[in-house]
Amino acid sequence: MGGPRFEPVRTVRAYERVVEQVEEAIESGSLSPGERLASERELMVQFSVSRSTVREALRVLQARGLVRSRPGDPNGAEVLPFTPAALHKSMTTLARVAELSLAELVQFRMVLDSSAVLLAARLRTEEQLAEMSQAVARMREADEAGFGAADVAFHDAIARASGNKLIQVCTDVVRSIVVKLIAEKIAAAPDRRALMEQSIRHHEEVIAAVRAGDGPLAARLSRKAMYDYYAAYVPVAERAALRALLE
Amino acid sequence: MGGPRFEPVRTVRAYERVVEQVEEAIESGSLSPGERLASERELMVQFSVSRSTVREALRVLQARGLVRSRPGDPNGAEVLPFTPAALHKSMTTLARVAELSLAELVQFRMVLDSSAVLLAARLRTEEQLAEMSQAVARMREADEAGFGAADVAFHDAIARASGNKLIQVCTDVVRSIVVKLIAEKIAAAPDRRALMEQSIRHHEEVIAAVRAGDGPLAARLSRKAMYDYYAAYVPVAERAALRALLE
DNA sequence: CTAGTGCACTGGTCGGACCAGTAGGCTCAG
DNA sequence: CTGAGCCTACTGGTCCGACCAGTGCACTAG
Repeated sequence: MGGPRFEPVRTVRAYERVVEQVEEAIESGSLSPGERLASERELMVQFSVSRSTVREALRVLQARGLVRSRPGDPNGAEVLPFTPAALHKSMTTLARVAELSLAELVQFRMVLDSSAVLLAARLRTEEQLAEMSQAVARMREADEAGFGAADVAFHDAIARASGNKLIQVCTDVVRSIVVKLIAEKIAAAPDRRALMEQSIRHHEEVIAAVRAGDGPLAARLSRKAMYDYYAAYVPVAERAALRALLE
Repeated sequence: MGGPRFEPVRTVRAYERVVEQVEEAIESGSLSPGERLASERELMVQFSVSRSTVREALRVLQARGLVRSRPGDPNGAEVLPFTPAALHKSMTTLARVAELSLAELVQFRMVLDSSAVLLAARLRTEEQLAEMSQAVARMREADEAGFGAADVAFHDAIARASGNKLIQVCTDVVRSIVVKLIAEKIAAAPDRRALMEQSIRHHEEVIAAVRAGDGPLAARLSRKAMYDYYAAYVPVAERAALRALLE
C-alpha cells in the first residue's frame, strides 16, 4: 500500500479563518496597536461571512487581548498594544485548575526574581539603579498602603534591568497572583511593621550587591528576602521546597 | 460635598456574565473535566439570553481552553482538563508581538531548566532518575528524528522532578516555542551529529550531578549544556546576555 | 462663533431559520 | 432472536433580519 499518504482533514470553522487572518495581520505588524479594524458590518462583507461569525471571531480575538471593541464607536474594534492580560488570565486559570500551591508560586517567584537580579547586576544602567533606590526610599516613607506599590516598582525595575522581557512579564503576572492570594493575610499580619522593616533592609542589601556587580550574591540575597517575607504564609510542610533554593 | 462615594459602573456584557458563571463553576470544581455543559439551546433558557450570546460566551471559554464543542454531539460542550494550550497561545503571541528575541527565550529556558534541575537534585525519586537515564539512552539510540522527542522527555522528567507544576508547564511552553523557531536551522546544521553527541554527554553529566545530589553543579552544567546547544543560533551580539548566566 | 441638537453610524442582543453532522432507537431481513 | 441498516431527533455552525442604546460629527439655531 505505498499510496499517497493522506493527512487527516481538519474541519475548520469560518470564524477560525477570520481569527487567523486578523491575528496574522496583527502579529506580522500590518496592523499596529491603535489602528482600527473595519466595522462588523463591513468585515462581514470583506470576509463574506455573517455578522454572527464576525462577532464570534472578534470575541476570540478579544479574549486573547488583541483587540477591544466599544459600543457606539464610529471606528471599528481597536487593535491593542500587547498586554500580559491574556497571559495573566491563563496563568490564573492554571493556578486554580491545576491547584497550584502558594509554595509553588512563591518558589517560581524566587527563581525568576533571583535570575533577574543576577542579570541586572551585570547589565543594569545607572538610571535603573537609581530607580531601584528610589523605590526602596518610597517603601521606607510609605504608609502600609503605599508599601506594596513601591515594592512592585522595585521588583519591576529589577526585571527591566535584566534585559529579558519574558522574565519581566512573568514576574509581573506571578507576583500579582501571589499578592492577590495573600493580600488579606498580609494586611492582618500582627508584626506587619517589623516585616516591612526587614524587607526594606533586604532590598537595600540586594541593591548594594547589584551596585557592586556581584550577581550571585544579589541572587542569593533576593531569594532569602523572598523566603523571609512569604514563608510565614506557606504551610510548614512545603517550606522545605522553598529552602531548597536557599542553598 | 461629603456625599456617598459612588463607584464608576462598569457596563458588563451579557456574554461576559455567562462566561463568568461557567468559569466559576469549572474553577471551583463543580464542573469537572469530562462533564458536559447543557446544549446551547438549553443554556439560552438557563441564562435567559439568546443563542448568539450563549455562543459568544462559549467561544471565549473555548479560546481559554476550558471547553470544547463538537458539531452533532448530542451532549453539550465538554469541559476539558487543564492544558497549557491557552498559556502556550498567549505566550506565543507575546513572543511575536513583543518581539521576543531567541536570546531571551533561550535565556528563559536556561533559568527555568537550571532551577528545575537544582530542585530535582534534592527532590527526585529513583523512578524519576530512571526516566531521565532512559530518555538519554533513547537519545543515544535514536535517529535524528527521534532525538528531539527523547530530549523533550528528558527535560520533562527533570521538570516533573522539580515538584513545581508551574516550572513544568512554563518549561514545556517555552521549549516548544524555541524549538519551533529554530527547527529548520537545527535540521540543517552541518555538524548535527557532533552537536547531538555533545548534548548527550552534557545530559549524562547533569544526571550524574542530580544522582549525587549536587544541585548547584547540576544547575551549572544544565545552563552550560543549553548554551552550547543553542548559542550558535543566537546572534553574536546577544550571546553575552546568555553567558551572564554561566558565571 | 459657539452651544446645542439631530442623524448616521456603531456594537450588543434578540429571534428565527437552515444545514450538516451525530447518536441511538427502531425496523426489518436473516 | 439477532444483527445490520435506516430514521429521527437532536446537536453545533452559519446565516439573516431586526431592534436598542450608545457615540461622534455635522449641521443648525442662537
